[in-house]
Amino acid sequence: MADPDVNEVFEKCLGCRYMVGILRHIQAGVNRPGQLERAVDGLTAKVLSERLRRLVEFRVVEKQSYAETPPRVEYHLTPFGARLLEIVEEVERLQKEATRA
Amino acid sequence: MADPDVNEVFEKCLGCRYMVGILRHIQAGVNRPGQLERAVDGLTAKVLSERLRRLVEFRVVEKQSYAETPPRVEYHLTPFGARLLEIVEEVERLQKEATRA
DNA sequence: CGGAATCCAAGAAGATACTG
DNA sequence: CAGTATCTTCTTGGATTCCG
Repeated sequence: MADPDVNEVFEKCLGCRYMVGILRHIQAGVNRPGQLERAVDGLTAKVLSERLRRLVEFRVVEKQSYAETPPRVEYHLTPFGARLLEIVEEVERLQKEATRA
Repeated sequence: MADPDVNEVFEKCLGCRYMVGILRHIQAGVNRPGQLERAVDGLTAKVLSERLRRLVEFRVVEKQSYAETPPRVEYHLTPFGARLLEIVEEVERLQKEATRA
């Protein structure tokens, strides 16, 4: 990114529909588009590819293409993406605490 | 919240336009709607009140009304909200690191 | 299979006017 | 000053189709 603005990570990445679900599946080893599409409820191929492009743009995931037939593509978390996921977990914990209280 | 879903915090709170800006101003002591509206560039009264309602709903901020004339209202971070802001800071740090790398 | 293009429906946001 | 209601505009997401 040219202008690393924290607002953008939230508005254009984490805040978009399906994003947290997609990321968690990637984290769990669901790395191919077709699998992600089936794994995340309601998610369509078009929206998924938009999300993945956005995640690559923000350096949250990295794309790997293999010159095979049929073509295979995999997405993996970057170190930044991995930290981001930890933070999502942290928010989830905070939320549960706050709810219990 | 009845159903504390971490997706919702991102999609309906942090991921919305102006949200991070609004929260940071509240954190910095800009607690009244009128002041927030002037402080956050491009933000209108209508959108601001939507955001504030959402933040109250998610227990990120608390609303305090004073029976004065003219009426005065203040919004303050809850403990959960304060932790959330710390996390925003953390993401910002990570982002800068990732950019430097 | 992965992904881009198109078209349409749904939701978010901007502008304005109005009430307590 | 704070907040709601209405209307319009723009952006996002959903369904389908086509290409490499």
